[in-house]
This record gives sequence, C-alpha cells and structure tokens, in this order.
Amino acid sequence: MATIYEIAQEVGVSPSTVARALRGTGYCSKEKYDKIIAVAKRLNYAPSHAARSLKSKRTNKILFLIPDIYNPFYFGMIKGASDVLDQNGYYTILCHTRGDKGMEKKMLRSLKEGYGDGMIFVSFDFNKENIDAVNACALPVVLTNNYQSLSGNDHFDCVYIDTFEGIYMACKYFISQGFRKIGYIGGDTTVQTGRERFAGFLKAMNEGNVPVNQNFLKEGDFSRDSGEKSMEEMISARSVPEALVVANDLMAIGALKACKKHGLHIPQDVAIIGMDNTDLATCTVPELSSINMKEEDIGRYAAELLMERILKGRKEKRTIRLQPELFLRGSSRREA
Amino acid sequence: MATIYEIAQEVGVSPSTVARALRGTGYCSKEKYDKIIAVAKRLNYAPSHAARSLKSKRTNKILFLIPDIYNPFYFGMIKGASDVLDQNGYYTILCHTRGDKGMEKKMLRSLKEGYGDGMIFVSFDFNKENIDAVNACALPVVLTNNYQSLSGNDHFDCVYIDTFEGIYMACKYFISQGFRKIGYIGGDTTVQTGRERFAGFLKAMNEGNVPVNQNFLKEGDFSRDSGEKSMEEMISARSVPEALVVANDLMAIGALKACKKHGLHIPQDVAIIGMDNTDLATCTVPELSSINMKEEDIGRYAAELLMERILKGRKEKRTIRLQPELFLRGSSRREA
DNA sequence: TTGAAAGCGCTAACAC
DNA sequence: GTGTTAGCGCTTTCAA
Repeated sequence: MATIYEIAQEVGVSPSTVARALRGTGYCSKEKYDKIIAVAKRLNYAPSHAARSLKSKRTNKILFLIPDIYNPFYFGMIKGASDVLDQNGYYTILCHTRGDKGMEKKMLRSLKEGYGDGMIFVSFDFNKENIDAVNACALPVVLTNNYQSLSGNDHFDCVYIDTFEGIYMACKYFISQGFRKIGYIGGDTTVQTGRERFAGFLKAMNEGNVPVNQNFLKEGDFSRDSGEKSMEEMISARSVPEALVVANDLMAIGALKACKKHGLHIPQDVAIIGMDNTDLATCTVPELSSINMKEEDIGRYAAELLMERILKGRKEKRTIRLQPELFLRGSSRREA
Repeated sequence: MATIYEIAQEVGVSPSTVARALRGTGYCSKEKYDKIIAVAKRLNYAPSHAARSLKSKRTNKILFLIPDIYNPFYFGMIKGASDVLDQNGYYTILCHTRGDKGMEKKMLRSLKEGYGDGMIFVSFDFNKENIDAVNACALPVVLTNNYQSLSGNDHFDCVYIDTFEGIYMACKYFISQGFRKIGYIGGDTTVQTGRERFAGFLKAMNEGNVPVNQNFLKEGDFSRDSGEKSMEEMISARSVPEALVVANDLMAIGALKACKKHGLHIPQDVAIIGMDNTDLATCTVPELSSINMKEEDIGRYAAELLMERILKGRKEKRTIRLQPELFLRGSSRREA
C-alpha cells in the first residue's frame, strides 16, 4: 500500500506537505493540493491505521463484547449503542465472546493494547477475575450489569436493568391473579444473572405468602432446549405448576413447546411469563407475556457514558439503573 | 500505559533486552528475564497494538461484516468462521453494517487501512460499487455470495449456497405434491439475493408447466412484518394460494401468523415452505418446513479460504459452491 | 507556504 | 547475552 512518502516523491513535495493536504489541515497551495490528491487516488492510498493511532493514541473504535449472539436480547442493545456511537464518529466493533472467560480476557487484553478506545462489556457473569482485568485497563469500560468491587477502586461505569425487579413483578402478577402453584425456570444461581432473578422470585413468593414448591423449580442455561427439558421434567414427574415464571424468553418458548407437545393448554393449564420481551415473544401462539428489559436504552446509555469519558474526560464513576416493564399477552391470562 | 523503555529503565537494561524477554524470543539471562517480567507486571504493561502492527504489518484480526444482526441466519455463519479463525490464532471482529452501503464502504476502508488482516464480507447486494471497493483492498476478502466482475480482475474469493437451487427445490416439491396454486413471497428483485431466488421459483413453475398467478406474487424485505403484510394483502384481495414459497424464514413466519389470524389453517388451507432453516422454524406451530442453507459451512469455508491466502499465500481466486437441502416439517404437508 | 526533523512504541539486524 | 540503531508510516512542531 502506498505511503505519503511515495506520494511526496511522485508529486515532488515533502511528506509533510502531503500529510497536510491529505488531512486537509494546515497550509497547502491549491495547485499542489490538487496534484497530491490526484496522485493519492491513483496510487490507491489509504493512511495506515496503525501508524496513525500509534501517533494519535486514538482508534475511533469501541469494542462491544456480547456473550451470546443467538439471543435476540442483545440486538437492541447493539442498535442503541451503535446509534450513539455513529453520531459521535465512533465505530462499533462487535466481539462475540460466547460467555467464555478466556475470550473475554483476550478482548480486554486487546482493549488494553489499544485496539479500541473503550469498551461496552456485556457478560453473564461479572466476578473478581474479569473485573480485575477491567480495572487493569486504563481505557474506559461500561458494564451492562451492576457491579462494585470490594476495594471500591473501580474505574468503570455501569448501566443496568433491575432483573431482580423484573422477575419480582412477574411473580407478583401471578400471585395477584390468584395463582398459588407457581413455578420458576431460572439460570445458574452461581452466576450473577441467575442469582438475582431467582432472588426476585423468592421475594415475591415470600411477600405473597405463597409456599415455594421445590418440584416447580428448575435450572436451565437460558437456551430454548433447557427450557423445554425443564418443562418435560416437571411433566413427566407429574408436578406441573399452574403458573410459570421463566428467566428469559428462549427458555419460556422451550417450556411452551413442551407443554403443547404434551397437550397442556397455555394459559389455561399453565400460564407463562418470560423475560426479555424479544421478537420471539410474538412468534408463538399464544403470544408470550414477557418483561421488557429496555435493551435499546441500555445500549444507548452505555454508549453515552463512554462518550462522556472519552470526549468530555469525565473521571468519576457513574451508574445508571433502569426499570423493567411487564408486557402482558396471551400466555399469562387466567382465562383465555 | 507503560512501555518497554520504562521497563528497561526500571530494570537497568536496554529496551531490546526487554523486548526479547517479553516476547520470549532471543537471548536473555534467567536473572534479567525474571526481573523484567516482574516489573512489566507491576507496571501493568501491555504491548501497543498500534506499534506492533505498524512494524509487523499484521493484526491477527479478521473483520466479519454482517448486514442484519436480527436475522439468525448469520449466527451459524459467525460460529463456523470463528471456530476456524480461533484455531489459527485469529480474532473475529464483527461489524454490523445494517446492509448500509456507506457502512460497508467505511469498514472496507478500515480494512484497507490495515485494521484487520482480511475480511469476510456478507451483504444483501454485491454490485459494482462495493466490489470495486473490495478490489481496491490489497488484503484478502471472501464474499458469501457468488460474484464475478466483468473485468475478471477480481482478487477475492467466494463461498456461497445456491439460493436459486433452494427456492427451485421448494417449488418443485409443491408441484410434485400436486399443488397448482403456488405463491411466492420474495425480496427486492433489483438486488442479487432477491433476483436469484425469484428466478428459482420461475424456473420450477415453468418446468412444471404451472401458470404463474401475479396475484400470488409479493415482494417483501426479508423482515417478518413484510411477510405478514404480503399475506394480509393476498387475504384481503381474496386471492390466496394453496402453497406458498417464501424467500426466508422471517417472512414465512410473518405469513404464517397472518394466515392464523384470519383463520386459515396451515398446511390444510395454505402450505408454506420458508428458507434458511433457522431456529425460528421450529418455534412455530406447526413447525415450518424450510431450506437448510448450510450457514455454518459457509462460515467455515470462508474462514478457510482466508487462512489459505494469509497463511499459505495463495494468490488465485477460489470459489466454493454449496448445495441447499429441503427440511420438511408440518407446515408443508398436503394433509396434516 | 513549505520542508526538516523528531518521535509515537515496537522489532530485528547487527555489532559488541 | 546484551546494547545500538534504524526503521515501520504518520503527525506535528519549528524553522526557513
């Protein structure tokens, strides 16, 4: 690839004049400018990203880590963030981590090496390990969950939706509708996302004085298959709840399919509420009630926090908390 | 961020010794090595990506352009490619173009500037404009469609699935089942993907001597809404085909929903075959028949072609063509 | 208005 | 084994 030196030689000027002309900054006579541009074009010139960012310390790129690209929940987040970043002349660079800690570390390393100017970090599980890696970066990072180190020395921001509250709302709704046999399909409770949601369920059940039946409790992995499997287990054990709170739409759809397969009617036999309110929720029959997790807002705020740090030089930590919303559709009505 | 110079100073050696130690290449006494590593750690050292790639001309990153992140069809492609790239020590960097030509051009520019070492380029529409931009890059690019410039001077590779063949198969199947009133919901026929698919439909109809009814032909934009709208139009015009070939799953699901809404039974009143065979196909009731587009294979081959160019220095153009497969499910049976 | 020169941080050839 | 040195391609003073 051509460099400014080759262009300079061709045109018969100095490299700095070429640089000035190309960047449109500083003085350059019209005549030489035109020549330079012409030659640059002919030589198919493109400035070296590496050289430029080595010098300028900026890449104009933001790394966006997503743990699961199969989950439509993250799409809205990407959209929200991209919109803001685009407006500010930043590129959104997506990295699919598959929730893999090693991959996350690798990408954090890339950030630290200056592959991008900042990061939006989405993960199933923030813990000491990956947060330490975040704190080891001088560059700004925004988490899409709430997190606070024990040390209190964090230099990242957070924007998150209260998932605890979301599940709590769903469960409360069932209780208010008079349901007593309420089940829950959640995620791994040793990781943050799973833990919080389950806590929301328990709190609502407690407050409503509804006994928790262990047979109605299942743990999946947020995949559709695991939702289906969990429901199958309850069905074959002949302990099927009348209402089911599910920690995401994918698992809810799995559960719904299992019910249908075994002749259980939704919502008459089993009422279901999912979580995330993705497009999938309206693909099913009946349509799935779900909790809107404001993913686009999360993305937008995350990008804005990043821009504040980068463009305005903010230094203090900021945390933004969003409220979920319950969307009722056909799957959760007491009578259909 | 610390540099090798600061480490060198701290330890009391030269920068090159530090470089050698850190890279684990070349000579360095155990004693100094240990010291250097310790100081590097303490100073939270990370090599500058910019400096390194300026020098080495390599980034170890592959840019992967996807036009629509809402379409699950691309996920498999990403997975297939990532697997291969991972194995070869390359990072997959995703860029969501939203099918926007400007965005595509921007990312091609980034590639040309050396932001990555190669690109997998997925687009709805390859045309002179973006292909010229591809050819202007010295770095290897793989398209996931077939394309050949008039000039014949292309230096990119292609791996694609024969979408023409896919739609042709679907339509043929309906004809073989005795259907005569066959409809088609496709995409914009001014762009490649839409054009090819429609051609497949026409060929099958011609070969089967089945007349094409204009009222059964609709054009959508590959979104669910457009599929729903197209079907609604046919229903309100009271011209509903008995069998419907749809150019992707999303539109097929839209059409299916519209049918249900208006009391039409699938497949008794309208039999449907979609295309892409995404996870969505098994979310519906009845499950959607669809054409498997081997997306994971496409991704894998694309990555392999890239690695051949980068690692083995291949120079000649290669094109790989894959065959689609028809997956029959409940939505297309003559009787259910 | 233009050019010379230093330097961003790293690598690698070469000298010691 | 270790240090010196010369770039990689660009930006940015500063002097002419």
